[in-house]
Amino acid sequence: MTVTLADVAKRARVGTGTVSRVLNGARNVSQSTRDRVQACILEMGYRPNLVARGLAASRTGMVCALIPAIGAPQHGEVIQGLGDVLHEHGIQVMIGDCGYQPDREEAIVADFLERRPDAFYLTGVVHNAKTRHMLRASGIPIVEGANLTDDPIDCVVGYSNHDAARALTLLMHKRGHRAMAFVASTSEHNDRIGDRLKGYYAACAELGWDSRHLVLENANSFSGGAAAVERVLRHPSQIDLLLCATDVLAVGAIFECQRRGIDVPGRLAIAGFDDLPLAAAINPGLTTVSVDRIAMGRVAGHMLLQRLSGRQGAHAKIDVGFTIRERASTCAGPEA
Amino acid sequence: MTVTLADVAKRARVGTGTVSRVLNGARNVSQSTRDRVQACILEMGYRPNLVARGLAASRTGMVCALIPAIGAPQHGEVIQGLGDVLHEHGIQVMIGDCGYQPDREEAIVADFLERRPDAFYLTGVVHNAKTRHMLRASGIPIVEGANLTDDPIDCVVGYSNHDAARALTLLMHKRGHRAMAFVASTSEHNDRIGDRLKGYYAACAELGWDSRHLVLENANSFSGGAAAVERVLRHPSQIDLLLCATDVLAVGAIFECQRRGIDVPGRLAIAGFDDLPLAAAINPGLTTVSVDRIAMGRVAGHMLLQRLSGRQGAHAKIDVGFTIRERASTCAGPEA
DNA sequence: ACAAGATATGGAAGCGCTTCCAGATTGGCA
DNA sequence: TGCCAATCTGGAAGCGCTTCCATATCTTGT
Repeated sequence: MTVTLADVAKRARVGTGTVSRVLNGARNVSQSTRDRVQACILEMGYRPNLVARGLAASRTGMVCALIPAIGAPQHGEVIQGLGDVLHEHGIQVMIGDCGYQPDREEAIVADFLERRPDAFYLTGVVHNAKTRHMLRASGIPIVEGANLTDDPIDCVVGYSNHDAARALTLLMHKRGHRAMAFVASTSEHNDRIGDRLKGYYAACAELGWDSRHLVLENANSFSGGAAAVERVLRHPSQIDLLLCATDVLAVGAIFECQRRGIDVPGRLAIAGFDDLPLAAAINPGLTTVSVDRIAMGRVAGHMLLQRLSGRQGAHAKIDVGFTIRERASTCAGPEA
Repeated sequence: MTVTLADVAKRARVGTGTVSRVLNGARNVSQSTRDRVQACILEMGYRPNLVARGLAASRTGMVCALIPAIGAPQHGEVIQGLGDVLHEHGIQVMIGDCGYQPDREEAIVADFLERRPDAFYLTGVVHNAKTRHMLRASGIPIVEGANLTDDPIDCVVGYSNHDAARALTLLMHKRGHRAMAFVASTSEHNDRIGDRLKGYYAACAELGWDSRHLVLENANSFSGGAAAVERVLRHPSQIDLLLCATDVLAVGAIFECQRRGIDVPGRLAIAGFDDLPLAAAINPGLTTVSVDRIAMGRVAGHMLLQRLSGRQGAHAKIDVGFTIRERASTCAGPEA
């Protein structure tokens, strides 16, 4: 039926080991033999069976990547960077969608491990105990991404969501905003959102705003952002800046202001987080925190390759940093 | 090191075949044996190696899905539906991102086939000859999605992009719009966009608008939509409706109108295609074509399962239909 | 009680590859 | 010329599972 390595060996009048060596680029094969084998491979249209290779070599050439939502552009970009790097080394990425649910993540990790991937990429740095244990026990390289932690399962590449939120809050204060509200998205198990909120609290503490700050929680959707505006406007103290934990919330908030005829940033300024393409396109442009997610994915890919080749030990930690993009949705401030 | 099926067999004092039968739910195993084996599996923490199973059974329990852009919410939804159905049957989905490039698609198909997936899902119905040949030769079930065709590789599930665009155009005519322009996104190899344009042409022909229609082509981005507005406004004949091949273009167009102070739909009406969450959130709400993509993915999943179980022959074709969502970005028309 | 079918089970063969070891060939150097 | 090291090559063993066949055990009908 399908042509196997043994068929190629027979036709080229060599042993199966030799064909295998040619395929894997081992250099101790004479040029003449190599050419003959290559010719047979072409003539016969031979395509290796990676399942068999995986079993024999206990290397599958597969890396599993878990993201909380397929179809979210942020995570797509990370996967793109990761894939770009890994594909060059013949490694395919298998994506799992764990929908912000630790239980689901655990189930997917368990399933994926049965396929014997060479490595794992996880979004976020908080995972349940069983997940951590399974991954540790598997002994394969793990990279956690999109945030930072001092206690990674293995390696971590990302940026400090905490520091970014803190920096954004302080910058907004410098620009003259004094009465802020923070909208977090409903997500008990999203460490990035959690850290953003903590960063906001940290900045508030530094500014001496002990607990007078308003914190809302809404679904991470356009309508969640709209609902936040409603609540902010009702609030007794005149709030002048709405800090949103995601761009989606922020954009929803801007739309709601448009509907209500509320001037942004004149009456209410709005800032987001993620720098989606939408943030630059909307009117007014959305002030937000930007991270080069494709680069982050690439770094994750390189880390995994290093770990797989043994050239890199565990517990590496890389901070890819962040940039605050100031646009027209917040005030330019006194000095600008 | 890791515990294998043979280890379980030894401990349970049965043959390897029996353990395999227990694992795969074959019913000709006595209850007592079954219980004993199950107990050993739990005690030893045995996890099957799906790579070995794949080799032995020549069923890997993997389905490959190719989408043109990971991170695009439309395709994410399809994959979600597909995955939901397949996961229930222990099948994992491996995603490939072919970035609207037929060559890349061909390369990915070639790579993926080496992993011996049980089936394939492809986005779109146009693929190059080598891709079609490889897939046909592989003999596994193939489902093409997101459009319809009379010449599928195997099966197809989707809706007629052509008919949807035609219906939208005719409806807009009925609503009183008389001078339209169509913006296609730059994409020589995107059959969905191509068919939408053809559908527009078909409607124009029916309305007797022979070739007076303006057709633009811009990158599929917010700024591409903005650029289209610029060109439409410059056009000598006063165009009253901009039909966009995607919601992204349409939203970019609306933003540009906001910037220029152009009334939508008063001066220029705008319609899109895809019904992204953004379409309902923006002001004014965007008239667009809606398809239940999650359901489409689920149907694709069921089709593949049917094909895999042999209960369904090749060449099935399922039309999941579409809905036109009229919102405030186009005129309500005389009778509304 | 006994034949004939139904049901349960062990174990060998084999899936298509990698890898290791042993043997064959070559070349360099004294 | 002879010997050792370096280089190349064939083929067996084995990766962890499924599946088939042969055997053993249990039913049931008469």
